[in-house]
Amino acid sequence: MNSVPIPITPQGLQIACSACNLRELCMPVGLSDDELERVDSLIGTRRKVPRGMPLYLSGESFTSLFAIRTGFFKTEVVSEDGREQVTGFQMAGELMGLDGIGTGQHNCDARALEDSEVCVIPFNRLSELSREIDTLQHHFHKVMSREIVRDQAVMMLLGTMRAEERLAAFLVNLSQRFSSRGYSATEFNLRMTREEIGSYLGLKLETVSRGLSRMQDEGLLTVSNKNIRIHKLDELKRAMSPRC
Amino acid sequence: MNSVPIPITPQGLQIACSACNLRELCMPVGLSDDELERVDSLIGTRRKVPRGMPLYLSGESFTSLFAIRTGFFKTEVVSEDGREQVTGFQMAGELMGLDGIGTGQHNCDARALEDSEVCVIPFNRLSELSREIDTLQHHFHKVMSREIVRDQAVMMLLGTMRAEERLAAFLVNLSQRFSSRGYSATEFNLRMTREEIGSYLGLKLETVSRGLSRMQDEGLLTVSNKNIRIHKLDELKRAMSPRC
DNA sequence: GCTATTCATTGATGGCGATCAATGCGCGTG
DNA sequence: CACGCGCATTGATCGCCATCAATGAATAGC
Repeated sequence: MNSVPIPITPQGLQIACSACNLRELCMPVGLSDDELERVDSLIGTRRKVPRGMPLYLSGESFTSLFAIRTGFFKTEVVSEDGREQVTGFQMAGELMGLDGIGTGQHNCDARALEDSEVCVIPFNRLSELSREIDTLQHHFHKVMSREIVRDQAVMMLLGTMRAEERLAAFLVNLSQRFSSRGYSATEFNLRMTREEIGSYLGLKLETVSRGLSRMQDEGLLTVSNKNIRIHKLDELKRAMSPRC
Repeated sequence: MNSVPIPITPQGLQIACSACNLRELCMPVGLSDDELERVDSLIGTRRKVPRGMPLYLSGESFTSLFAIRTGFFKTEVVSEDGREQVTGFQMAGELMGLDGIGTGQHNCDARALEDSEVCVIPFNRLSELSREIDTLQHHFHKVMSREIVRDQAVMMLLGTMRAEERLAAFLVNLSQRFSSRGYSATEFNLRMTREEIGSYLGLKLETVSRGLSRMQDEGLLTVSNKNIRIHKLDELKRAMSPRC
């Protein structure tokens, strides 16, 4: 469970960024052919991460960012006194590792929740290239900024919402992200356990379970283990607000 | 209370970054004289923000970052359904506005908690210059990354800590930041109300008040309105952890 | 296919912090 | 100085969610 995954880079299977179907998610738009080629060259290797394995661990030295090609991750911070907090769930097209730039060390654990593959982006290469291509520079800054905004939204959730509101917000967020990747907005499989959801939402796993059951009773959705079918997405969205 | 503060830039009082006593806080180290001069030229203007006035509001278009020269700010996000969440308190040497890069619009309100002055850093100038000076580029990336790490620490606080632990963490954090600016680590004045502290910590103002009173009863500190005198900083640090 | 283990559900109970409420204090204003 | 208002403190009560506990279902490993 704690061993380091083996980097695998099957050369024959390399897919250039310019040809990647996640292009709109992790690359800037409006690059010239020349620039595209240079951004392609950024991706040193790919790396497969089997389910349960860490992509990186807190304290490891930071050298690269990671763009998820396939799969699903969680990031988790552990405090000095042993408390664990899931800080996010990441899916295809999203970037991981930004927290390591500041100190040169990763500041959280990133673990695959299903067999996954990431593109390894050496950070000093990205820095160089973003000095030459302003579109890339700006894109990178936007990505970091959006991460900050996302974190602020989580603070709002943890600071002001009640249990079922948090749960509704969580499901709606997942729904939107699946939807924007071409998957169903109303039916999907949770990759994480109730406990991981609870950690992310500042709740205990029993509360998560009860919340889902309650929503099912109310006809908002159907839960069958990790499978979620949302019947009333609009009502679920309303359930994010108090007193409905 | 809601009018826009008047930008004031008394030319005679300009202080170059290279001569600013906050240099170590907001500037990279190891710049050449030439580079220093160019970074100096980044700061377009200064702006005074009287207590209670906004530096920027959510939705306003983003053009500049702001480095605090003097004073104290809070940042606050307001959700669609009207919930308010204080996302941070900022003091001299800290940078504000990073959340606006992603969308081109500010995503939170920044309000002065005391009469303050900020350095206005036009973002496109910063982008240009950081393409030319790698030290500056790297410094900027570090600052953004540290903001993400800070936000993760707040998530941990909101997600896992009980009321008094949160309060202790808050006070210890303030203490450290005052200390690193040359002020006392053990006596300082809170610039924010109990309600603002509560919003930041995910608590009600009564809970904040009770927590402070309790800590006073235990001899950890003395509270007199906004004045805090910490008597046992080490015990306060221990109070951040459960079951002491 | 069977067993072990993790994961999820549901119930009963309790405690922490929210809520409601009243009083007191400090500060800016007239 | 008196007044009003925002801010803070403290008490009493309530409710949401944590905790403790037991059962059941699903998954992995042999």
